[in-house]
Amino acid sequence: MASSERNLQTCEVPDATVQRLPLYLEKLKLLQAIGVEDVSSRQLAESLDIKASQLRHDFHYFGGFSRPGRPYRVEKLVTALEQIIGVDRPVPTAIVGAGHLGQALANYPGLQLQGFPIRAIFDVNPKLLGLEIRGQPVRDLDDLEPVCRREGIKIGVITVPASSAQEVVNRLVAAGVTGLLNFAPTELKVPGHVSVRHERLTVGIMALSFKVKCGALARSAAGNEPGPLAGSA
Amino acid sequence: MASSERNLQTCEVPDATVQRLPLYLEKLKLLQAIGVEDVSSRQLAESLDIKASQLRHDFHYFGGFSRPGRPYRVEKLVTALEQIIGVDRPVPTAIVGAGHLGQALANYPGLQLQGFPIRAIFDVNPKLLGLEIRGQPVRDLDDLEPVCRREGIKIGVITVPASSAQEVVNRLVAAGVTGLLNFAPTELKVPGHVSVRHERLTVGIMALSFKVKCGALARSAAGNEPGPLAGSA
DNA sequence: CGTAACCTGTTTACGTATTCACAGGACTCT
DNA sequence: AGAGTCCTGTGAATACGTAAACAGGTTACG
Repeated sequence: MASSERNLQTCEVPDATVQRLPLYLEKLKLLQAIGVEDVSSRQLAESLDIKASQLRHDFHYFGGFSRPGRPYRVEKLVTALEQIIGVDRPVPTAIVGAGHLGQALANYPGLQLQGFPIRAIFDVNPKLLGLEIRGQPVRDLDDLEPVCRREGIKIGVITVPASSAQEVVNRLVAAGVTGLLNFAPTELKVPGHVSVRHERLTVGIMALSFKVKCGALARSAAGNEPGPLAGSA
Repeated sequence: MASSERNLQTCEVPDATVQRLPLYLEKLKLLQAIGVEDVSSRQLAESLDIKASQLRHDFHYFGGFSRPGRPYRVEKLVTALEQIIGVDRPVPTAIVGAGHLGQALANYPGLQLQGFPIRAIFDVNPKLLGLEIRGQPVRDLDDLEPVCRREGIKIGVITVPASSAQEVVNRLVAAGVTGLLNFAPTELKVPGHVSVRHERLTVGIMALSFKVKCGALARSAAGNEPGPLAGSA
């Protein structure tokens, strides 16, 4: 058993690889749902538009998921990846800020499905306090600490205005939250044991805009050649 | 004039640089709003948690924005970056899918502010057709092509279920849209002249989960040392 | 049984991105 | 005027991520 699996708990993994693990898991779950049992690195990689060698290279950080000659077992891979990513058991998650975006996220079934059940929603706006979203009431921000502790909240999703983000973060961290998904367009100061990830809508759309502008220029400059099927920016 | 500015229309820029340009622009606009006129590479870089040398390196692709010895002029930088990114004039944008996420995006003021006015919203659900969001009515998907052409839509935001994403994309592309911001958890086939960017919530939160799990392991393994202030995942 | 087609784990080579180092210009203060 | 400090532009060096190549192992089939 210790022969094939080197260590599922390695943390010295390149960032680029970490960002691909969720893609693998998502696709594998899909395959599992439609009854596929085996999958080769080539099949899986091609469906995600990456090279098979890279996929194997990524998996290699965690030791072998199969043996040479045999394709991967979908079920085994899903289990292993869930454990690696840390969603082998549900990760209690809270949303702070029940504005449009917060509500949209609370309503999004994907979070629950991927292992991040929303166990609390907070806001300061008294008008929202009655609201209930997928079984969770919008709570007053004053109750943040006790509720987070009681529910064992691990990850906080920040959907408050930039001006109040830092204060919310401080309180979440004090309440034991160690992961923050930040949608507010501002940097955050956190202790070293807390991880932050920024999700910036405007960055995405602006990077897209750059590509679009470049594409337009390229086509107006050179004789326009539509080119074959391809995408991704 | 041609001496200092090499070319604001270069497209041979590393992807990593492209992803940072929006960050620069966003921060610079903020500085501009509070009346800051000059900014050095160090100041700007530190506020974004990156190295000053990298910022200069990024700018270097487009030629000089200043002269050695003089810090950058905020206004000049903003203008230049807007032109580079392609938001020197508004980029008409459409949202397809007026569910929770689509509505949240339509309500998000940042898009308009950063140069992406929402000029159309579409959905198939008849119950949503009456709805009006920030002055824009939710339109029937059947009207997609004529409305997109009339409004000169350049970018389409996909917030429909994965199952209908490809069809929507085909229609948008046929209607002249050249940039797609895809929130549906699925790959998209598009012609070569169209750029796609995927925004996947679950990828973000799962990558975060991995970091959190690693942090917890590291702290339980070694004697827990809280470490200095630092973040980002 | 042998061969051909696949497959994974692993190493090596390649390309890209980040960081460092430095050459000069500008401004301030004495 | 001169020294010191801060600044940018630029190229070299380092670190990183990607892609390719290869060394086995497995199965299917004639």
